[in-house]
Amino acid sequence: MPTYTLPDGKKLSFDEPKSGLEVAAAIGTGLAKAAIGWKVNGELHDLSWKAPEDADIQIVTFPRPGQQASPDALYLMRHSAAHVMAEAIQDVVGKDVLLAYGPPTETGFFYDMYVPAGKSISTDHFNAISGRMAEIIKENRPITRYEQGSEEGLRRLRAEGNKYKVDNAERALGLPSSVYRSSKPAPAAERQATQSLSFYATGTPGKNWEDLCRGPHVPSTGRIGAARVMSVASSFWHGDENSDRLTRVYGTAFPTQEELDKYLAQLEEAKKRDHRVIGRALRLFHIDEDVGQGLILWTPRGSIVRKELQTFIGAELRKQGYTEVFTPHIGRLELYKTSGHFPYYKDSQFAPIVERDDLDKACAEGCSCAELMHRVEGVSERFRSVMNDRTKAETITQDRVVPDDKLISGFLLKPMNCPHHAKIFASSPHSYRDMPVRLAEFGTVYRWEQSGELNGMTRVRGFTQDDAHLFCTDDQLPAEMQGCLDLVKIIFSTLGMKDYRVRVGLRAPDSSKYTGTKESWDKAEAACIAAAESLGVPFSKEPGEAAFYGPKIDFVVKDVIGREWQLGTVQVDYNMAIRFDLSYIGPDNKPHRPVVIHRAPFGSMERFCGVLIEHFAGAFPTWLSPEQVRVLPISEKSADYARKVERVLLDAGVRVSIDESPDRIQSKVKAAADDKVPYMLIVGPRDAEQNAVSVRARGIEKDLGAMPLEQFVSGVREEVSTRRATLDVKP
RNA sequence: GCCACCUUAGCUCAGCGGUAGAGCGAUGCUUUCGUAAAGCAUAGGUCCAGGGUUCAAAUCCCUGAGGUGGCUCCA
Repeated sequence: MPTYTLPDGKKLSFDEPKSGLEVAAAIGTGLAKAAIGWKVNGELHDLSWKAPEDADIQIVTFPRPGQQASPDALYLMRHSAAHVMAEAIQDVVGKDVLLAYGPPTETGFFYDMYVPAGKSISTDHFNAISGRMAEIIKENRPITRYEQGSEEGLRRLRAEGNKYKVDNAERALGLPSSVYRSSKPAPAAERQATQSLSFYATGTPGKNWEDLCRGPHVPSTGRIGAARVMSVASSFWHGDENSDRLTRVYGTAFPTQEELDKYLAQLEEAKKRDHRVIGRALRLFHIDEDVGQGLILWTPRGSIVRKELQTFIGAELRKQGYTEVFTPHIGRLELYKTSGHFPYYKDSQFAPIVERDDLDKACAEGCSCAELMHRVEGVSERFRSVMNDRTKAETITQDRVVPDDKLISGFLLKPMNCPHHAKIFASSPHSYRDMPVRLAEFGTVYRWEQSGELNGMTRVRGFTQDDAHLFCTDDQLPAEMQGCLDLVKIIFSTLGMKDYRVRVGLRAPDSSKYTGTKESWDKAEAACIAAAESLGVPFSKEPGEAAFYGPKIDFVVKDVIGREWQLGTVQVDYNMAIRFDLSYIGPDNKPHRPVVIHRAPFGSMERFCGVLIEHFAGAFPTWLSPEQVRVLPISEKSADYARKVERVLLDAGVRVSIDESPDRIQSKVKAAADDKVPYMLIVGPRDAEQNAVSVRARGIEKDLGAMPLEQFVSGVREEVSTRRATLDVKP
């Protein structure tokens, strides 16, 4: 005799387990009509599923016109839309397309499928697929669930010859995969093992299209609303690059065509905010294929934005007791063998710059490519024993040892600044009295990112970190972490960035890949969590996301099309001090290992500016604007006064320009508005007479009226010096 | 790197086998004007590069480069 509790606390009792539809009908016919699924104890189920026991329930409904669809309703619709799309693709492209995995996502859904050699799914198919989907939706076929015993079901799937579905079934049943072979272990099933397999027919089982699926789904295809194929991409089975390559087709669905159209229009709008579009329009940066992929050329206007940010953070660093250093863009290979970066991360580094004489000598010996690499990546016996002694482990294996006269030496374009900073720390003795040592540098690093991964300013091959390394004692760690987070907080609040999430990367529970002792890790993780808590914003603890050398705190923001980018980061490192044999003298007059914090509150200047351009849609606050004020003379007759106004502003340290084109004032206003200049000063004979300026802020607000020039100058200076995020100078 | 798509004037794009087009921008002239585009004129192209098919290629095919969206990766 189950009792179901509704969200408002009302209780409904029945003689026997009831389905969602029956419960909805008991509440009201309107609700039963609108119902597309139900939530039982927080878990989403088919409407036809009967809840066996007492439970908290909630009916999920198709939204009424004008009503916002709930996330649960969208989830159900989109999950079902994925099935409909898969059926449509098999109709349009061929039945030999093998389905693998098709879940809903935040903005829609996708289906991963194996497309046989010789065939492909391209954008040319999209209209046909979307059209077929519309037909299936219009047919309003019931979506029917049925179960088969595990053996029977598996037999059936094997007979169908789709190893991906066999693999899904085996994972659902908690069996080891008989088909998935890879270097990586298959990810564990997200849910508990089931006893039988569930299938969903889009229509009548045995007659219509069917798919192995755990559900849940909407009761019929007519409940999907409007759906559309969005894009096609390649993916890997189980996300494993050594595994099969699959084709991933993305789609999205909404309750109505209007909402779908609105979503598509939003995407178009978002594209206009894209930092690559604005960056070109406002001449902020340039990427030139002759210079190289992923290498940013900062143009004069963009350089101003970056310089202002650097000046801003520089002032904060001085307040916090940092000292600034400069280090070169390259370092000896041996330096990076010491830090462990080379050759461990060689796949994401630019190839080393090797000594010509060593290379010539090896070539003269007729050295093979493999041997050449071995000699570049190898170390001397002495190096090996020193390193292994420091790390107290077989960090460097015997097979990497190369005789001294065969070693090829060279340099590496630096992928990290830390080895250089470690060497600065090591260059003089340190007492516990002068700890912590905080070395800061806008250090430019180079990493070889895969070409498909490059993206405007947000993913590049050369970038400048607002880097610093804090060498501190164990006891100082919590306070230093706190200081690092304060910096990030100051940056985000000054720039009015509120939409970010904080990720605390911790150890995986069962892993031996980490360096450092358990005690020091516990302490560092506690410090990270305490520091994150002090931020006053929600954060997620993510086990397994720590670096191998220590836990970390990352700040992640979304770009205009919803992609996440990591900006600021604070990382604890127990490894570096050991590898570089760093020490300070403690009160006991004995050497101690410092802890190192790597931190970059902006992350990289490139990525941060890219995100910032989108954040402001190019309309920077005055202090960051490349051009802060533009003087617009009404006509040439007012040019002399305009130049006088410009002179006064220039002398006040304001970035000002003057528009002396023969255009009409309307045209000049539009040009300045398009360039997102914070303040326009319209000056004509009237203003000249009174030594005044007529102010207009960024074209957003209309004519603000006239004010004395001196008053405007002091207003702008005040706004800039306090780094105000809004335009506040008004008559 | 993988899959799909894209690459035509400075920018945004049309043309898709038969001699290269538009809007904006630029330049010049006229206008001297009070708050989101004055008028007229002119210049501007190896149609991403290389190869092939064809009487004929921006257009069709192949290879390469660069870009976009995903996948994978991110010390």
